[in-house]
Amino acid sequence: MALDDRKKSILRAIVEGYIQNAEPVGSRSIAKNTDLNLSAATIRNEMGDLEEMGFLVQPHTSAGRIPSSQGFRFYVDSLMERYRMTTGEIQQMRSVMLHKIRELDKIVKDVSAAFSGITNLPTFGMVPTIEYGTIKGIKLVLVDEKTIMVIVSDSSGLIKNKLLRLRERVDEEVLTQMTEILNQNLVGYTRSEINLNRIIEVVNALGCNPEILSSVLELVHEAISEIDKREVYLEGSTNILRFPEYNDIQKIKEILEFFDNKQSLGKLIGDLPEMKDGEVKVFIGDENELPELKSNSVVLSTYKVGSDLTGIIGVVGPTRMDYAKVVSGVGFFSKQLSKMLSGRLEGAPPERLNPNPSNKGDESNEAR
Amino acid sequence: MALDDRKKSILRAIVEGYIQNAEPVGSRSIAKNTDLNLSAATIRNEMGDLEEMGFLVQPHTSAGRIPSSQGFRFYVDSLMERYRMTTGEIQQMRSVMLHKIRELDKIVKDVSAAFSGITNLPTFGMVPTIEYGTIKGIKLVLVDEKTIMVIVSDSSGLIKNKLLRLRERVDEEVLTQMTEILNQNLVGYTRSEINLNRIIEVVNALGCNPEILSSVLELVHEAISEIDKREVYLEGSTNILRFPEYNDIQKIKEILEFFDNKQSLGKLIGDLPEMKDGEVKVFIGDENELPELKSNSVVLSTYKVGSDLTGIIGVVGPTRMDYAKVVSGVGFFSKQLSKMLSGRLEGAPPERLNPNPSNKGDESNEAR
DNA sequence: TTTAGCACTCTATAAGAGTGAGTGCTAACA
DNA sequence: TGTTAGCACTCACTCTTATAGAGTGCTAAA
Repeated sequence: MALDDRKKSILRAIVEGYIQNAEPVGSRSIAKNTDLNLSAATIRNEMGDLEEMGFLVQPHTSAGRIPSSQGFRFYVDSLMERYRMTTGEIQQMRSVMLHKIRELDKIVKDVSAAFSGITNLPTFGMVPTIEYGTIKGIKLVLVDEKTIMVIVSDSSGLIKNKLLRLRERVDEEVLTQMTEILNQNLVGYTRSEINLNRIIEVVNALGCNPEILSSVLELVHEAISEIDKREVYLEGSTNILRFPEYNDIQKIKEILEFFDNKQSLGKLIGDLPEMKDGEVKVFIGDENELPELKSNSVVLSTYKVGSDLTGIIGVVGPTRMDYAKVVSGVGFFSKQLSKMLSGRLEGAPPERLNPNPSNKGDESNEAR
Repeated sequence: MALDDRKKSILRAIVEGYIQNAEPVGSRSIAKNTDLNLSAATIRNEMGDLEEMGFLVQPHTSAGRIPSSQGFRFYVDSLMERYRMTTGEIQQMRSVMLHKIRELDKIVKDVSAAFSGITNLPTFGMVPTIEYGTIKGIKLVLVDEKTIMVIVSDSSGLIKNKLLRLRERVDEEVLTQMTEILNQNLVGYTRSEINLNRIIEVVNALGCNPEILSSVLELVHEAISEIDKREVYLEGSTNILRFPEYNDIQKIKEILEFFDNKQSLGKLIGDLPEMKDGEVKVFIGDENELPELKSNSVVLSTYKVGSDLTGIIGVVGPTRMDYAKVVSGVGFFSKQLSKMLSGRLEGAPPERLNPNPSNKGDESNEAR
């Protein structure tokens, strides 16, 4: 039995009704609130069919129906109308991103937070990593008489820095020398090639000031490993409490503890299949691998940094979420992020560098 | 009527019983579980007295007693035995701090997280600030062809850095020149003296490459303001869910939203009275100014960075918390932090710089 | 001053009755 | 053949009532 138009309309009505009220939808309310001009009895018959086909489930005999995962899936794939964001909403989202043209991880974190504020859903973001990026440069800067900053940049454009406080003063010359040594020995290697052993080798090979050098090398190693770490940000996790489906303390505990443990989110992201550019993926209820998410849905998309790297941004919410709106939102944000970040790293000018250009940019006589 | 020894013993028994079980304590259980050798009736009489004196309250006529804020206060001030941490616990806390000898804010954040893991309580930490620190130095580093890092250090030893990605390549010479200008114009001033106006002045005074310069100056300003911001970290907030007093969704929402909004925590900290070195302060229930904390307790202490700066670390929990243990823990951690951080900034050697010295330190022929 | 005894209070839990939303089925209708 | 009206039935939810149990306060005796 295929889904005829009437069944589709009824299914859509049920899904949307359930999304709105978080309560099982009965035949009568559909008869009333749609323009199908059918009696409740007819709709009941259709609902019976839809349930048999697996699109609906009934919590108990005398309740209305709620969509199954399959029902939501069909809705998302075939019934949902593309939500067109209002200019107001677009404005709001844009304004969030304008000021954030700094370190990559901060951007992702801030954008996640902002997005969470807009959708009222917990939002996660992940900074991209590549397996085989190579070290591009290492700088040692004397910040203070006894403080060194180690800055490592890699071929993908990511930059990490670490502070090192020493017991004794360091000579600027020693630093320059050390910088040279480091660059000679480490630049061009992939990050995975630079493990502690390799670094110890470098120490051994050179007799010079081993105390400082070994500390520095340790930091360099730390910075390199941090580039590799797939840092995951989760913002607005308490938003989940707004939903009536989380009216049970046990459930709240479970999901918040799940959120607290960011490794698990990393796992979610790690298992992701390939995605096309700009694609928005939806995982509904038990489609999720992780048991903690079986009664939630995840909507996510990727964004590009430069031409190779892909990061991820997405939201987690109850299966009953406003997919149309959320999918548009996630799509919009990932596209904006791509634009913002790829533009930057490839050299195209970001949309606006100064938050307040009329104050300063105008006075410049050289800037284009 | 003063508190005689017997009343004290009974009060202590009630407080400790309530701390353990989160349930009103009845006369019978005290008669049984203490070695007072008194009948329940006698204890009932005493409890009546204690209630009259304001140390106990009764949720309803046929329930046991629970300590009032005043009761807890008396317990904390006079009855509580100093908890001596086991060597195991000390080990555990120490080990947490060993690896963390990096940027100040990271240290505080990580230590808070670790402490929260140990106490199972939400833990907050605040990095110190001083009003009148002056700018000590500004460095501009060319990290990448088009990426500049701005590093600002201030007289208190705090360091902030920012990344700036440009559209065009920058010359190393230009940077050097710019660094000079910046240092000439900004070093020695207090942070509050350096507002955007002053910075714009600098731009105007110098014609050179205003686009980059203005971006850089903006970042410098941002970094300076960030030093000023009293950054508050809160870790392990979901620990609060472990307590049976949070068995009400409304309460959970309230406290988690309170935690989410870090400004409010900042307020808590801002209103703090002067504290002696190493002192641990306890705010019980309605002793707290903030309405959201009226049914919670806060235990906090200060730590020193260098000789002037004081930061704060503490925990939030239900009034019924194990004060003895928590007070020791907070005291221990704040002392350790002081040792670690003041040692560092004053030049005394940190306890251990390399996590694994046997591997490298031993091979050095110069290090002491 | 302490204790045993007892009536009393109040919560928490369970059981029972009533209500209402919603269904499934049947039979009549277009 | 598809649609609709009608009706009995189911089940969650709410409200009420009964019961058990923990703990108290008071009184009178030791």
